[in-house]
Amino acid sequence: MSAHLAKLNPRQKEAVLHIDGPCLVLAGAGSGKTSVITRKIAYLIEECGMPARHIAAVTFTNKASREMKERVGGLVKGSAARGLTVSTFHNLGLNIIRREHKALGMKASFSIFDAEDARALLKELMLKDGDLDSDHLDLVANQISNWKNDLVIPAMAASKAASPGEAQIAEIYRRYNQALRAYNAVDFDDLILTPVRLFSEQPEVLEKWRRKIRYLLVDEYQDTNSSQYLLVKLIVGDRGGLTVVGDDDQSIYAWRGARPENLSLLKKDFPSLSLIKLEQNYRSTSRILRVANHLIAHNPHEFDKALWSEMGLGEPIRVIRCANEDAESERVAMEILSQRLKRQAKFSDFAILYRGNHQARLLEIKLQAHQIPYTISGGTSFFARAEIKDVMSYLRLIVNPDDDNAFLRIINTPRRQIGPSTLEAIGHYANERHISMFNACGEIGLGEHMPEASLERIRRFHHWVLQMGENCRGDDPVGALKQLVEDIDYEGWLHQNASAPKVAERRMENVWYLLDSIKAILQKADDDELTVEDAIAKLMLRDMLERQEEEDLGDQVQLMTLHASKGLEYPHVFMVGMEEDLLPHRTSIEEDNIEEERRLTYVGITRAQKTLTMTWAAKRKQYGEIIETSYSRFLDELPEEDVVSEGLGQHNPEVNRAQGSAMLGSLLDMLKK
DNA sequence: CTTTTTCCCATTTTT
DNA sequence: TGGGAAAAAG
Repeated sequence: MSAHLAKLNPRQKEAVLHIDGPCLVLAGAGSGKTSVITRKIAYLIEECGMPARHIAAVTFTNKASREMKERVGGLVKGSAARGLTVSTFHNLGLNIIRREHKALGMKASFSIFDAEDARALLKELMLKDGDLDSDHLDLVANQISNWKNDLVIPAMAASKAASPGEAQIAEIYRRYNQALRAYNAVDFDDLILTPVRLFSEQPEVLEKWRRKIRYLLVDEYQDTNSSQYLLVKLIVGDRGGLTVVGDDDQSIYAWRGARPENLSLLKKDFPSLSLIKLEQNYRSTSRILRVANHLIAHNPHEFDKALWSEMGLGEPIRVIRCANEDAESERVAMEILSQRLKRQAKFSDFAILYRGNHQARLLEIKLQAHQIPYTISGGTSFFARAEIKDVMSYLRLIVNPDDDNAFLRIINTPRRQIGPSTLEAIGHYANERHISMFNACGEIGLGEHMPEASLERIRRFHHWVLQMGENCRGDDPVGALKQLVEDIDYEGWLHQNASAPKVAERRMENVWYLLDSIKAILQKADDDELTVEDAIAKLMLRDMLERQEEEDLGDQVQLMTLHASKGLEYPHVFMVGMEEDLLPHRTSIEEDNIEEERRLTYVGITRAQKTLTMTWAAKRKQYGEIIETSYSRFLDELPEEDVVSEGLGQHNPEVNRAQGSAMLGSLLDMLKK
């Protein structure tokens, strides 16, 4: 039929060709799910004659959506892919809100509060409340996010509150939403929730979007939360133009609201659903897949699935018992050095996976000691950097004068001699009049409560921001932004604050990079006319701004958490800390959440292409004292014939105990000397 | 404003 | 136990 199908296996072909009615593709790890999605898009456009602008593909991360865009671009020739929507859930939500802000009764320019902004706002609300100490901040932020993900509005939260404490949080929730509205802002969860509300309440708007999106494809479906699923249902309606791809065995984000049961709910909500399983794996050896299958079989399953591959049997999985965590890290470092030579592999062929970030510390020390190059993924992201947040706050305030958070961040950065007392006066004034702090700065009545000098400084700032806003809306927005950064002498401020001149230079480079990104977004006007507002909103979702991290990937060993490894693959994988209380994590054991931990282990195993090595430490320092550990229960769930144990022989309890006590004796002898 | 001191916590995290 | 962050002190 077409070139798009030639390289696919029968199951994959079936998934691509199935376009009448909703389709669930259960795609095991490494089974080519992205190929299926991208080729299905190509097939819809080129063979079914569906205009690209009526097709939308949704992913969870910017990275995934970027990759998908690229691959579709390589598949679909010429301009046929124009108008295709490939975006994250949040970006799709943002587009809907942006286009429908009138129907929503919102201003065209709104701010997006990231997690940090949201917490700052919550903190303020709770302080005002008085009797809630900010210890609960995490708890409250989490609860509110959970409510939003579960489509619970403040009134419902209040009426369903089971305890006075919960009622109190519900009240904060109400005021938090109210404050967001006053600031003309939405938080990340609102980006999904608001479109859902809009579509539920205004059928004619929904109808409009249904006419636009006629075919929807969703990646990593097991990671959707309730509101995301409802958004999907609303858009698709009963026309069945839906393909979702997911793997229930790789659901590892339940703790942040993901509902893996959405997979099985599909069957109920779309009775005509077709189920297609992709079980052929193109990544790993049979041995690795056998181990993975064997482990995950210990979880209850609604859908049975067994991965297989034609990559050959491969080497057994190695399980290495180490004396303590120090020896474990040392061993991994030595393994990497020797394996690299033996197999003529690159450093970048190795990945070390662990449960918690703190485990990276020791590994880092050992890798450094042996001069092994490495990168740790999951440090402070580009966006969390102070300099980026500062400049972004200037942009946000220019775009949306109601954004008090942005105002507070920059009013005295760099120093403008506007201190706490002045700010308090502004805050009071703004509160009484129900206007934002920035707008209060422009009012005449403000002069009452403060010295002339402070007022003058405030007036200057206010005027300057307005001027900058005008400049940005002129014909050279990027030039205006450069001017802004120079006006405030941000570079000087950075130098003044940095511990070393180098640090300041590096930070300034980040700022220029940010401006370059804005330039790039504005120039890429193949979207409709993009305003500075749109560009800033997109940036808040970290879109367009992450490739920098990927650039400096040299030949380095990769260190990351098991969570962060999902979707990636490496020839040689180490899983460290295979111990009770660590890999089934203690809190998960207490909460009886073993199944998700098992899936996490499964994800780790299936990252490996050729070899997999698991290590565990018999003793581990924990909170200062040395704890006797026991190896992870998951090791007992691996097929014996595919596993070779090392260190003290087996990880089997019997052997272990016998050899362990023998070893203990000799260890004691050694210590005595 | 910077340095010191104290205190608290110790799973996973994208947008 | 040890590291990081907030509070306090200089």
